Amino acid sequence: MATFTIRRAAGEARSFRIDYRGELNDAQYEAATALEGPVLVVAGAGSGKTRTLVYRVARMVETGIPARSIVLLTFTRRAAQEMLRRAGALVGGGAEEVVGGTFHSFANTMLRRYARVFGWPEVFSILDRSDSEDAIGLARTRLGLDRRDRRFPRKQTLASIFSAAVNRGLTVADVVESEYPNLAEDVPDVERCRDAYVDYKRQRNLLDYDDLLLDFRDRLREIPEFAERLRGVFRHLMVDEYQDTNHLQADITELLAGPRGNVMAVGDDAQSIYGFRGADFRNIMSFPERFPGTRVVTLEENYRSTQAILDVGNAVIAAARERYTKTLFTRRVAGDRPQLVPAPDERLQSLFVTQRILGIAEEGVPLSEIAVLFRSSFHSFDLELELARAGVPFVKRGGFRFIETAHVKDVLAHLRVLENPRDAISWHRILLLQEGVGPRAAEAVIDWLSSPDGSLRGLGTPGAVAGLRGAASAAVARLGAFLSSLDASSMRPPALVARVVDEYRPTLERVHRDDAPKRMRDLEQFAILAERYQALGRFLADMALEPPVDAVGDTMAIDAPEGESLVLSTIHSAKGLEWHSVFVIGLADGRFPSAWTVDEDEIEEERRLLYVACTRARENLILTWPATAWDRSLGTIPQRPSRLLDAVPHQLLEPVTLVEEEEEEAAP
DNA sequence: CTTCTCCCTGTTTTT
DNA sequence: CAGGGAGAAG
Repeated sequence: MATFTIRRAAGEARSFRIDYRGELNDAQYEAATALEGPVLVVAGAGSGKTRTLVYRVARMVETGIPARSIVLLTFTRRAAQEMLRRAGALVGGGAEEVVGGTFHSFANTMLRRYARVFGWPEVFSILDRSDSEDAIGLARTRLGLDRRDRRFPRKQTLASIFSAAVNRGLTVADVVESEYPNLAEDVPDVERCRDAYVDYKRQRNLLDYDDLLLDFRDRLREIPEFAERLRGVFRHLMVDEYQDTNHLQADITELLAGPRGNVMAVGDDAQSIYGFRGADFRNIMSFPERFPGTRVVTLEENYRSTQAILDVGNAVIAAARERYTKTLFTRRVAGDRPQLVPAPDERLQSLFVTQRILGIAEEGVPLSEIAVLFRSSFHSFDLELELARAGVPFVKRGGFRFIETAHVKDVLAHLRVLENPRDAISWHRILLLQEGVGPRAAEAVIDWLSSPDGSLRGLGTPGAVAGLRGAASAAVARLGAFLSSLDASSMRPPALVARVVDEYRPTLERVHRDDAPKRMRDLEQFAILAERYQALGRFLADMALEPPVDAVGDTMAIDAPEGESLVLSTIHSAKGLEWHSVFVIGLADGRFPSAWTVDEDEIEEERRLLYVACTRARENLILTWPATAWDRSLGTIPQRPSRLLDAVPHQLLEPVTLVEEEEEEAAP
């Protein structure tokens, strides 16, 4: 069908359904309506950053820009989905086709989508951190670097070194020199190990998290047709949380934007908290240099917090070594001063927090509007016990996730070999689960599988793999027969999970004798997750890249109506969120900042982290610290309040002293 | 070779 | 607090 485009008469005001001028402040309006060219939005905490992005997407859709030509890169898929939902609601639909997700998931999708066109591997598995550590461990063994007479870094350390090198654009030698000076003389071996790891992944079609970004960046850079093609499809790019991007992500942004430069970066240098992952908040400062002609918009009016809370946040960040570009203000009420509560010990901290939460809830604040934030996941262990005792329902975000537990990973490994039979890491994992099979036998089977006569189906024939002993041979044949009976292309993920769990149950009961029932419940959860998926590949990629956010341990949580649970979260996982009342616990030196924090850059990051925590609160902010801590070798040791609080003038905080109730006389 | 047991480590934060 | 590593036994 031919189309004929009627031009608007000159000077005719375009009519939009949405009153952008009326619903946004001046700075937000400018950001939401500048649709061409590079734009940098420096958005303070609570300044309506998400709102601005939502209205910008709506504006684009209303302007007639096809939604599928827009990419919105955010820190989590949930964030992207939420924004697109809101934008869609504003314009009455049409935003669903915006491509949204993380850099990793976008890279994953593009590498797969264009694999056939450019001759890249069409099937690959994604290694999570522990998978990649396992692969590195195998490489280390193979190189004979694990002999006892010689100390050599453990696989976790090696993984950290390799990852830091990739994410910061350094050589292995650079990283060792700056962070592991004690390993200086091992550099050549560490490099050999890295090379072996890289080869191994290549041969087996395996990509770790870093490879997703690295390969995507390199291909965009080295294959001009690829970059051209993507720029033709995706004409408008938005990147949220730009302060937490690393150099690879900045490169990708630049390559996707191309000379046209229709790119908006949104972020806040004061909230950069992923330096440990290679993020460099200076990215945001150098954005205008990378994109000449950048229009810079600063959002400084805070709509979230009371002035009293903001004062504390501003005081925390004012002490930062580097100058920041803005100071937040609000027109909201002054509000009560945030409280600073020293507790004699952790137990009393937990009691105080629990009782105070119940008090706030009694005033009519829903539990889901209250959050407890902490530096490290384990800081909430004691509180979790107390909450359970008091019958307060909660969900926990951050920390060890159930997708990372041994039993869930075991089931995943079965699914992964179905998808990618060359995934030796997963083979290794499931083979070791078989009775009678150790590292040696597993190796033999994997070698056989990758040899000319090896095949999944052949594995089901007893004796196919030479050199296995009776028990091992039978177990391997059984495994082969089982896996051959599954057809990943015709069966849907929930059915596959169900079959694998059935097969795996006896193993689970053997290996985890004491807590098998609890682990089985996790697997039932896992089966439910699979129901949303049609294809195995997509399911596996999502489990690696965007796993469910809830941490393990909520089996302890009391069942609560949807949305009626208190939130416990690491500060990292609280990014971008807000609550009516926020508790920050464990504000003692050694916990927050953590004891590992030594150099100044790290202290600065801890400072930004506390800033993020404080600015999550709308009405109430309560800071607590335990005056003593229990150490199993040292016993009770005194704690000092966090040095990060030194920067906060005393008059900004209301000190609270905890007094224990007198024990009541026994009734006669 | 595999399995079992015991001990030790070491426990940020996440894609 | 558990997961990994080392050492001994089957």
